[in-house]
Amino acid sequence: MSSLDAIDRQLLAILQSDVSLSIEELAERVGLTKTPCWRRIQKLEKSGIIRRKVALLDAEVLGLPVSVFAQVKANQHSAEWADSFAHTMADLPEVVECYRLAGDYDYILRIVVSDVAAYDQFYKKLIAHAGIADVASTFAMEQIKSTTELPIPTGE
Amino acid sequence: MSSLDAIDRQLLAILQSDVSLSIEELAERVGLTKTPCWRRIQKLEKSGIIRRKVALLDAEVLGLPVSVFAQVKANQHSAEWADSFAHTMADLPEVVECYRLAGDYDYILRIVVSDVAAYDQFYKKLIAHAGIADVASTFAMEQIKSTTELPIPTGE
DNA sequence: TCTGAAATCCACTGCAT
DNA sequence: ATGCAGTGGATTTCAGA
Repeated sequence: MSSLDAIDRQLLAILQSDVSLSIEELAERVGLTKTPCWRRIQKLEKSGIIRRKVALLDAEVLGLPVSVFAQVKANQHSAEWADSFAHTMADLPEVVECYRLAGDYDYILRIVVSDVAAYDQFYKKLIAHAGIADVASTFAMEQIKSTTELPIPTGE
Repeated sequence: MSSLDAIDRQLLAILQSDVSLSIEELAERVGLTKTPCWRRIQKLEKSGIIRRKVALLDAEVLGLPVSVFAQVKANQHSAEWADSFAHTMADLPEVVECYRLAGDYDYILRIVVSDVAAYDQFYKKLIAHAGIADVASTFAMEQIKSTTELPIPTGE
């Protein structure tokens, strides 16, 4: 799959900040007419660079103002355990992020909940999973930045 | 602003997973006709529960496979310093998330880069900011989960 | 490849229930 | 409040450069 030119990158930058613009508006911004602009976007979607188009909701308004980072240590490191842990993460809707780490802790999770009590409930669900040796929870006091916009590399 | 009923929550759940569906399709899924469905979505957008509609890009395909968590300690805690740090975070496109913490470290950042060398470059930019006492970097080995879908609370 | 026009589809409005 | 029908504007396709 061929690489991106400057216009593709421009389109991606715009779309990852706002996908509700019309093709016409988009075409204008990148200096194209509607048809080629539309074709490029189709191609970007087919290629998978554009994974999906989603609505971002306001966690505060939804009543979910609390983010907690939980760092997890496993007491075993078999492929089976890792797999079962990954499935557990997928099944817990409060877990919005989970990364396996190279460090002291094995995983870091970000959990989104309504309040401290809800986190405690989540915590109990989490440690119910067999093989978890340690969980260190850190509450976020303030969201300084949170974006889905990736820093698109320039074509050197 | 009045609270959400079951249909609103259903709509939000669908839209935060896919915003490209037609009103007709959406209406069908929640058991409404197009007009009331459209009106509800308008209301959800006006109210701010739907913050924005964006395209999610594939970091791997874009050549950004590396996520790093950086925990930062400040050597001062004035409002001015916090403000200037927040602005720095906003200005660094590699920083996709930044939270102020209640814990040992003052901030946690997730940084998205192409490789280890690129992280080192970022690291130098970061510590150039005055007043940073300590930065602990942890590389993510694997993304287990990363979603923008919030766990929409049920109407009890 | 891009342009421009044609055709089809869908969001949006006004009216009735 | 929901549902239906029509209009305008958008997306998508097609012909030509």
